[in-house]
Amino acid sequence: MNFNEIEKKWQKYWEDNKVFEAKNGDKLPPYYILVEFPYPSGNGLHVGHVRSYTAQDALARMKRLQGYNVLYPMGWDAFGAPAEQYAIKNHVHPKEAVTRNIATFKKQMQTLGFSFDWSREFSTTDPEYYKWTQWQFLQFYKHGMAYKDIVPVNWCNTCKTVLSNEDAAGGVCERCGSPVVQKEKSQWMLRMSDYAEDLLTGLDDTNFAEKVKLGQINWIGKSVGAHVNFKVADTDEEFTVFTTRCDTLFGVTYCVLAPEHELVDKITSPDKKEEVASYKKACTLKNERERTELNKEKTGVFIGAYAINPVNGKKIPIYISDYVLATYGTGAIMAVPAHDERDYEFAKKFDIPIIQVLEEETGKPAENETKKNSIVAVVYDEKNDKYLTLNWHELGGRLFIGGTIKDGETPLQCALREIEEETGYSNLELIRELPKINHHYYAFNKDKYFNIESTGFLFKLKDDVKNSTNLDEDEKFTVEWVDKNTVEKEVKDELHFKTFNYALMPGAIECDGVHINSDFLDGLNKEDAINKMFAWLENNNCGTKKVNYKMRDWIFSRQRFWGEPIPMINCPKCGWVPMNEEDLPLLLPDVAEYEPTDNGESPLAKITDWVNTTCPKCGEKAKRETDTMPNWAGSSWYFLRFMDAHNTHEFASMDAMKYWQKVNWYNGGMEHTARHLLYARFWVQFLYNIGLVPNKEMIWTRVSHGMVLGSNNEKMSKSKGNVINPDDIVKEYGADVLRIYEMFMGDYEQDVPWNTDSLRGCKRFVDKIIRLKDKVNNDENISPSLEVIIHKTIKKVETDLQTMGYNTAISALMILTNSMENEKEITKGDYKILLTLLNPFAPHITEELNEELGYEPICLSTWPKYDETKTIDEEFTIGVQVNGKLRGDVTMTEDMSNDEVLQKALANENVQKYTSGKTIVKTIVVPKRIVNIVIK
RNA sequence: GCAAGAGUGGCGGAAUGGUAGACGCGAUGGUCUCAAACACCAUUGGUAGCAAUACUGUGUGGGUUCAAGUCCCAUCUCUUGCACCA
Repeated sequence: MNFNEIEKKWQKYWEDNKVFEAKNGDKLPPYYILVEFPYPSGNGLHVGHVRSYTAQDALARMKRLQGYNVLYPMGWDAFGAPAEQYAIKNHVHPKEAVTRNIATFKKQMQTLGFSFDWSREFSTTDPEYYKWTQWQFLQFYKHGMAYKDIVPVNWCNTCKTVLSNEDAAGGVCERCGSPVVQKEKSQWMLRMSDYAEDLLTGLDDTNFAEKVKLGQINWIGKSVGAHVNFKVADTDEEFTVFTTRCDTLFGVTYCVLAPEHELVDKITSPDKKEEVASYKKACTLKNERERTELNKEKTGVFIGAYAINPVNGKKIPIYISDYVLATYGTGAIMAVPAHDERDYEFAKKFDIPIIQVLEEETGKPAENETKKNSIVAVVYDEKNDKYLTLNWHELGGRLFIGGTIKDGETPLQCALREIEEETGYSNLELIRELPKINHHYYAFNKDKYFNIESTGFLFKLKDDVKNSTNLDEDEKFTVEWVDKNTVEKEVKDELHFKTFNYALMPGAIECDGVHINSDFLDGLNKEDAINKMFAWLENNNCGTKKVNYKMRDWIFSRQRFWGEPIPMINCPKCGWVPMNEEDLPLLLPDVAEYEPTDNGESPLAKITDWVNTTCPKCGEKAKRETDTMPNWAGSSWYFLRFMDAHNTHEFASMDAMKYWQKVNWYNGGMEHTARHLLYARFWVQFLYNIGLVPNKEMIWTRVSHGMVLGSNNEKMSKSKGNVINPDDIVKEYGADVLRIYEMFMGDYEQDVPWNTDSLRGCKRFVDKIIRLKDKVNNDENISPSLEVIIHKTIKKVETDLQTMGYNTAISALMILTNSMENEKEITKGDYKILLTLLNPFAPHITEELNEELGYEPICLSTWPKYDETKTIDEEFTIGVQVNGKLRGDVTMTEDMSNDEVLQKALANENVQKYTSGKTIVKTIVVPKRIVNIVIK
């Protein structure tokens, strides 16, 4: 059999008979399956594309046979930098490269037999398509959702373009990998941040995979906190900070403004101007990567101004530092060094006071506690690298020196006294006072509950001179020097152990503990304190509760040629004026040079014919916007266009969209689940709000697939020489074998390495099916001996296709094939079902074999129905365990009672070996599963 | 650092709390062949045994259960997102 010919034959049949064209408004129930439309690169189709297209193709083909009107469309996301890059290099119009690449992609897809509805094909670069992208932009504009703003943007010196925050993730240009710098530019923006909450709640109306939802949630980055206003001392100026922990306001010892903050220049004192200016300059030179580098030492400058802490009126210094981001929150923070790692680091470096306002809690709170203040002292002997402990033996284990503070004594005096009394050491150097801990405990000897505030101290032993005169000659404990390991193993008491941790690791304590040093918040927990502070801030007019989102407005301008022109005109008199809708599309002109200009303007700016126009409002001379839209624009609504791809007067009719409702399945790579999906959802929600689409969410299920890696388990790339070209595989093994292999190769959601040996196994499987033909007799019924396995397999394949269990579906078909092979003869009926079940995966060969049987094409027939009662074997073997260990098995029939099964199990020879002479304590019979006999 | 996911033979991977390793690859032995390739048949987690069988076995350590790859607690490793987000 020549598979290449067979494949061509059926591909032609499908095309000629328009088998896969979906009909709008059809009576059959609609089912919309979508795979991300590809960017048609010059490399051609990747075997990774084949994996996901085949998976959804199999689902589409089954759904059609099950009587659904299936929409499985394909198109091209062809705007974007790679095509432009290619054009610059080879001096050809990107249109040409794109047309050529699309032709290649399409041909490759067709040779793989994907059942796309090609009648709905389009490219985002088609004027008939981008006309509507432009039209929708105008709707954004007209509803106040698009605006122009001067913003510090990410700038790539190599690509000479502005990058979105997404494209500049990690401080490097997504495309070329060069470092990103900051630059101010006037940009079109979409008010996406207005939709932050809706994009969050909208997730409830979707069936996205959990990890996909999580990706969206993380990107939106909601945090609930407060805006707090700080007055600048001796001025009328004021600035606002965003904080999630307004309950720590009493611990604020300084404030930091982002270097770009607008107030900086106004309030910097004259003597600091120079220093501030040079710091600011240094910041703009640094790219985001340098600014966000891990473990980078904090830098900053005191600007000579002070802020007033609204809760206590204290004057605190104002700094600027690049650890505060201009783009998040208000671009200003209040710093609480005691409880924030970053602030702590900064405070240490600039020697700013640290005020503890939260105490960690240890032990369990009880009622009627007696309050006490006490100390825990850690004494370190540098010479021997040991710590001083008291071993209380059975009484209390190993502890450090502790004690209660007496009246009129400071904690430090108390600590020194206790050390001397209990150990005799008196020559100590205080290294550090440690954060206070709120500890609850029960004292057996006093039968009382205590709540103590414990202050920790870390001392260094100066010399081992002992003063034994005052020694407390209590023999309940022994004084012992031990190493760090012993401390960690043997100091079990929570309070002492925590104190030790503080001693070892200085830093901020980020916790939810009890408030201290906080006036009206003292003694409160986190939640109560935050609520009380909210009320206080609002009552005193110096702050308010505030929700903040990481997600920012969408920077919508690109200084590129190969994108949708933004249909806006700048009139010296009227300002920015939208083009008349009836004048759309605004076509991309042909240009001679594609390079962006050095000042970052799009090459369109050089085409004066095109740039110069008249104002639609006043008719005077005006200029067009020369920036174009980002790549994400066209892909934000293409799934709507597929519902009504040839509509010339709307982007898609409401009727068509109401018919198809939502995309039932949307498959794409994990790399797009955050941004693309978020943009698309935002776009749809906006269209919904202005009444142009029927649902607020137009995508129901989003799934993502794993990558196909090279056989060396690395990402396929030319440089690594591990690229597999699907064309080669199709030529040598046939499209069906490739499709089956890619479905069988592993868990669909996981990355899997390519393995040609395994591919050959799938070839063997197909050959086996072809050979089965020789066993087929003329009976149209199902063989009784195969009935159960056939019904089982129908059920398995059907459910697996809907739960992405593609590999197990193929495995079930292999099992069915093997059992058919073990029969002397199989019926036409048996074979027909096998071919139909395999058809979604291997559509060509199954059609051919089916035709040889004399049946009408599978694509026009129906999916077999299984009968649940026939999926159960009459006889099955179950295991027999004795004390949970497998000792034999019994064959049972469905009508056997549990008791009969048990008797049979007990009669088993090997089982008797274990049970004889023992008492049977308990027996468990799980019908059709297992028997377990518990003996003593 | 935070979050999510994953850890099962030589490999890809199966297992509603119920006979772990389905299915496939590879390997070994055999049939066919002058020979090889292909194909087909058999075996294949490890250890012991001719065998029946026994012991052992799902990253590690505990726990729940008649029964744990699966549930709970702790821990290690890997992958992927996010990351100075106040």
